[in-house]
Amino acid sequence: MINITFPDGSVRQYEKGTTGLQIAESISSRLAQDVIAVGVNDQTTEINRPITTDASIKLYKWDDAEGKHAFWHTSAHLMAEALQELYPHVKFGIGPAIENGFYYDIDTADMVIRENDFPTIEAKITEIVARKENVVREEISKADAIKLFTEKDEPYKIELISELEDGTISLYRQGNFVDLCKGPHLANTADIKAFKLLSVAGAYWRGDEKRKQLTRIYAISFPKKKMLDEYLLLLEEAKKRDHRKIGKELELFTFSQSVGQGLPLWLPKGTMLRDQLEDFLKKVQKKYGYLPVRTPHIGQKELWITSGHYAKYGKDSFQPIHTPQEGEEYLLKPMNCPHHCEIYKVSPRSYKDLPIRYAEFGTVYRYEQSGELHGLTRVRSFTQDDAHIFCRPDQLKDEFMKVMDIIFIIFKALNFENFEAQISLRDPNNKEKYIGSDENWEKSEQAIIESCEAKGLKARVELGEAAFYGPKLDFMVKDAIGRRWQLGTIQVDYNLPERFELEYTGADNQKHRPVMIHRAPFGSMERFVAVLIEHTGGKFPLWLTPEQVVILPISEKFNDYAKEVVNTLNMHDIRASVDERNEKIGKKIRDNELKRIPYMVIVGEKEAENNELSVRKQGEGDKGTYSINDFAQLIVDEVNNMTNKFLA
RNA sequence: GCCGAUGUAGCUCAGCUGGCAGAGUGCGUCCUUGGUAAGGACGAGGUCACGGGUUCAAGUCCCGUCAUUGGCUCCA
Repeated sequence: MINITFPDGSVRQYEKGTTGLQIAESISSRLAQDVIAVGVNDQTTEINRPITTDASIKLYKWDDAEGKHAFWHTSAHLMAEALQELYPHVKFGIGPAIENGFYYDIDTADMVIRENDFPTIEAKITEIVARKENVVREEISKADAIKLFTEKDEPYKIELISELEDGTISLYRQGNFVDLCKGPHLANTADIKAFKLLSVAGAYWRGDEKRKQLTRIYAISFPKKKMLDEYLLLLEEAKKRDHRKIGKELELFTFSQSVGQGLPLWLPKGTMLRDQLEDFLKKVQKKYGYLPVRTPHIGQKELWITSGHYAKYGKDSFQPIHTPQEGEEYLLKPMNCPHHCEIYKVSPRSYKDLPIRYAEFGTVYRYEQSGELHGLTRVRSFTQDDAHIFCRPDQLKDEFMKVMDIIFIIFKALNFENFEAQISLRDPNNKEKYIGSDENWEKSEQAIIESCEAKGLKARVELGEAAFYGPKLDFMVKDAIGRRWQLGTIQVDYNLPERFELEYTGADNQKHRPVMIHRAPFGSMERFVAVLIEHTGGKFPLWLTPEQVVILPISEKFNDYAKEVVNTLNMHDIRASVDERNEKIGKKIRDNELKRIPYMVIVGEKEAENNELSVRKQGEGDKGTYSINDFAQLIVDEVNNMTNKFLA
């Protein structure tokens, strides 16, 4: 007999060789149905693997990441099996489970797989699932594994095996398909009830652009058909919220081929929205003692040689602009910090002056690869809500925490209730990738870690994700349909002050180096607006939305009254207009609903006579009758409620 | 930059095995002057992304370029 310890600490005895499935059966038949994988002493394994020693176990279901992982991993093998049967010549790369589904990388030789081929592949998968094949684990020696895959002529597998330790090589076999794999897997492919191929793309073998590009097929699968339907619905919802689509519909921004790729043009309504965001952050920053600055869009190349950016990014940037007479070289600025450093240097600084916080909505230009451009989230010209804090080392932690406060205010004001944070440190095994002394790196990293602790912020720590000049704290928000977006960032930097020879005079009358904090709560205005669009589906909060109120006259006879109303509302700083079109009221309501205008005001004979308004709220309908002043007050109060509490 | 897909009216899209370029919506004019999610008529609007080729004939087939797009790589 062996002792099995459950997550709640209870211990039960089972016969030696009992499987996870049998343990689940001994608890409930429902659990036995749902269990997908078993954690045995923190190692995830199959539910049909015999357990031979005392162990603590966890039974994983679909709701557990480990369960999904095993499910999708087997699904990847299943898809590979189908591909092998349909296209016997394909060579297999890797086929892992990912956050939402899985993929398999295959070498198709000259054959091209297109999305048109998906129904054929899906039909084959359905056929295989009906065979109810068992998934069987085998362990073989390295030599045997190489022999097997040499016979099968699978060069990518051989490459993978040759890098593995001998003795622990496992294979998983189902039907005629066998794959090198650590596992764990489902016991039988029949559990995969719903399957959908999602997209096909090129992917370099092992992520190396010098190696062959394989065909990657993305897919997802579920234990129930209903779950697949729900997932597809979510994809539909994401499509509806696509900021590129809504940006066009609501006339927020556009791109022009004549202007150039990745160079967004902000239309009046988009600009109004963005201005609201900028004004709000300016007010918050004012409260926190920031000083506004402005700097030009270009600067001498030497500026970025000094900063170290030129050495790292110069070749892959927009190339220098030359002055016609002197042949001097200027760069479009890829970042604002060097300019701000020069502002710092404008006069000698005392320790009493610090911290100094310079803020600028600074537009920068980066040559992103053409394949990487995407709507407003990845562009070649964007505006950072940038600021640089120059402080004494003893002020660093305090300043860092104040920046965190600003970021929390922004997230709260914009209803991003769910967010995560990531501390990005340098890769200790790869120090040559970074500039700056070990000592400074350690100090910077420590400051970030301590600030998070002091603020009670649980942050994931990632090694090797730091910027090349310093560690950083990044914030990821979760939007209304559960997708994660990276937004704000805070970075500690000892290097630039060194490179620009920034100084202050200490109380000891000696020269000292300040520390710099780079920070951008929104990240970039372009990206932030994109995320905001997808988060809200274009239904912006009242204080941000470009058009807050539209007046809908019942007929043209009441256009004049409607214009009076607009004038009054405008006097209260309310963004309002009249829908003067010769349309019936139903049509006007419909069109303005689709434009996601928060308040519609209907005016006809009754309202004009009594100096009243009939108010209608977007998505809710008729709200009854108001006097003009009461309505104006309603809007003003609603806007104030949304923002003023953060500015008090 | 690389691999795949796509590019037709302002927008969303149809246009089969090559044979006179279409719809809806938007826009303009007129009729209608209305009460809480689409009133009606007429009209304008196209270098079928661009360049080349095959063909009696190309939106359609082939090649190239550009852009968009799904990924890969990259991301100060």
